[in-house]
Amino acid sequence: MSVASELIRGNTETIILAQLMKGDGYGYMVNKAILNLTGGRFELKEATLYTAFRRLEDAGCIVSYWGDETTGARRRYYSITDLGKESYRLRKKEWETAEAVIDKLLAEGEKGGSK
Amino acid sequence: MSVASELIRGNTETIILAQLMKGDGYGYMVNKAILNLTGGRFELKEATLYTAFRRLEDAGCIVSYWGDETTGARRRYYSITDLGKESYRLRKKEWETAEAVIDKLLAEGEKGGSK
DNA sequence: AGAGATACCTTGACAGGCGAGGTATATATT
DNA sequence: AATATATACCTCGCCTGTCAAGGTATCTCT
Repeated sequence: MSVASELIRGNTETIILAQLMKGDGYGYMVNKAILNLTGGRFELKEATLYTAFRRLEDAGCIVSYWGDETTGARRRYYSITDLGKESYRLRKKEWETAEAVIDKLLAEGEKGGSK
Repeated sequence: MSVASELIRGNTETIILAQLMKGDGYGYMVNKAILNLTGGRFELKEATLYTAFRRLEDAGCIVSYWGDETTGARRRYYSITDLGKESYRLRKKEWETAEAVIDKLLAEGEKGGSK
């Protein structure tokens, strides 16, 4: 089953930060990594991806620099800042809280309701 | 920790359907039930709640009727339809898929990244 | 009379996601 | 030489769900 993007909303920035926690990366690469990790079930749309990078940079969570490719298309690399790492950990905790709450609320539908 | 509503987005209708799976209910009651179940960590805003009811009714997932209260404020009761029950089960599966995908993607940040 | 709880509703603004379009380079195919 | 595909970036404008702010009305308690 593919993933409804409505349900991902609010997590895109955290997902990007998680990728950058492993080391610097550029947009196209980050998106392909996500695609591979999810077995093709989920992919950020380019417009979503690049606007998220912009927001993260404006917020000081990441910094960017151009790669020195001598061949092929230019690449803008992103590096996570200390603030970004802190933000990642906080957002992840928030996600875990939300996840538990939603799980509980959705499980309510399995109760009673025979009639 | 309270729950960031951005992360709930896309789940409000499913949460409402889960409540109605247990039996008919009205808006105010459904919202208080959610508040209690989450120990006060989460509450739908009224505007969100009522627009969600509207969408669910337009989609044929619920039907509504006025209660016959002879005292106190009037209540609009909602009843889940067969389509709504089916929708609940589908949305719950979609949530579980999204949940697993997000968990996996966010866990990536815990890898490597010593430097 | 006033406060607070119950109970419903609408309007307008806001933010994130994304379809559709654009630019540019390199390689492989016809 | 022309075309297609992959890589790689970017922006504009629409859509949708959330929600602050405002409104209405009833009942109970002080």
